[in-house]
Amino acid sequence: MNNQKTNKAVSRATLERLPKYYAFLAGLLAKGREVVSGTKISQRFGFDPTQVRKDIEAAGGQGRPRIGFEIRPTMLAIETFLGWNNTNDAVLVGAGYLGAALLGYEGFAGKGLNILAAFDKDPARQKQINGKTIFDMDRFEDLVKRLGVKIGVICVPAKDAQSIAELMIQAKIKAIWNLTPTHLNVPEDIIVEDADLSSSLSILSGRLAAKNK
Amino acid sequence: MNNQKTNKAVSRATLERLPKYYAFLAGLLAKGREVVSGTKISQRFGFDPTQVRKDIEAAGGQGRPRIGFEIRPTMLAIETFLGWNNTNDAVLVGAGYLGAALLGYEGFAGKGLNILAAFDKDPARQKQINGKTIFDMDRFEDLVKRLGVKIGVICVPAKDAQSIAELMIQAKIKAIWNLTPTHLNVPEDIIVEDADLSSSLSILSGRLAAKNK
DNA sequence: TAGATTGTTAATCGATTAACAATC
DNA sequence: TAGATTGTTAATCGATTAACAATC
Repeated sequence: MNNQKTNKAVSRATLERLPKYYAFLAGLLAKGREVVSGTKISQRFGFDPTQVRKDIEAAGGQGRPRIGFEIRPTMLAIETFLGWNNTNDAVLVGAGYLGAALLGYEGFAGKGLNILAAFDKDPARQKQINGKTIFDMDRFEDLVKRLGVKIGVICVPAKDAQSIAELMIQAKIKAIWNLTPTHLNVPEDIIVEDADLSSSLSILSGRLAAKNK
Repeated sequence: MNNQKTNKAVSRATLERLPKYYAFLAGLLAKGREVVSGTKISQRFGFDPTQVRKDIEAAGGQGRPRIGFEIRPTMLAIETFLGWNNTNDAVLVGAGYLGAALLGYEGFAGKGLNILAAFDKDPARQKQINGKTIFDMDRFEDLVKRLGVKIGVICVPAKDAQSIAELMIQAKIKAIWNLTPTHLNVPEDIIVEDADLSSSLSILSGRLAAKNK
């Protein structure tokens, strides 16, 4: 239940790299490979080999000196560590362009996220996308509580994000995937993960601006 | 042209925080405020006050002891530093759900990105979205070279991302905004910025998995 | 066996935070 | 003036990289 293996919190950076290794391993497996060295993985991405070994170790993977890492068990370790084979139900609020894109995307299931339903205050959007019903906001709290959903995805306009976050917390949601540029103020026990395209774009344009200086 | 002010490269973390400050400042300005202290900004986001001062200083902003930062000039400094008022043209490849969402989003203009046109190999998608034409891939290299576009946005399926990146480089594109989970191998002088929703989701589910351990 | 590779400890690097003098 | 706040230098912290013994 609580921290069996003195799990020293793994860094965000590691959590970002593990899925990359996973994809690479999947590719090798498809080609019939069974084993790969950390060095090979590191070369693929331009990372330091030590970092790759540490990341995999943090995920619970184990290699054999002189041999390398067995691909199957390593992939399983990553899946388990990232919670991919322990799918969590989620609800989405805001079925605009981006919300629709997320509802239409099939790939999340393999990463532990199952969007059950969506909500939007605009009646014109209260239809179905990809077999998922978009309900009126009125029904949010009741439905989310009854379903016991613990993850909320926010795709509303920036100015509405904070109030939707508060509504989610009231409905007992514990983790928020925030796709807006708004910084959410939430209690400490709520997990917020920002996936802000605008912020990524700012970094790109900042890097370009720095280069052209 | 080249590094007038010994511009020590600013960290990604700083580039991610600056737009948040900007949004906060815009809000204050709308309320009629003219000045704000770094401390106030830091409290809004739960950051360290020193960090805020350093970030703003890195962006070329300047405060006055005892007074704080004037909002207008600070916003202008951030805009300029991030290249927002120096709009760059871009082309997008892959007009699926996510690509369509990006084409439909109006907010990028204010962040220095102007998507001129899109490309997709699927004839069914070769229409218009939000006034932007979606061309066949055949026309990519010629059109991009003629327009002199330097930024490419990749929204294709993961497996096609690398080959699209190579096509872009061949068409003289210098910066790639990569919205796929694929790690792109490119020459050193090409800027790649990843905006991978899957990766962000992995972090969320990894954090949830760690918490529920 | 010899040598490649892991696992792990130590060193380095960079970013965050603390401290404090300068300033208006 | 007194005190709040900046600008900047120093200390801390954490992540990355280097080094190397253990291992198959």
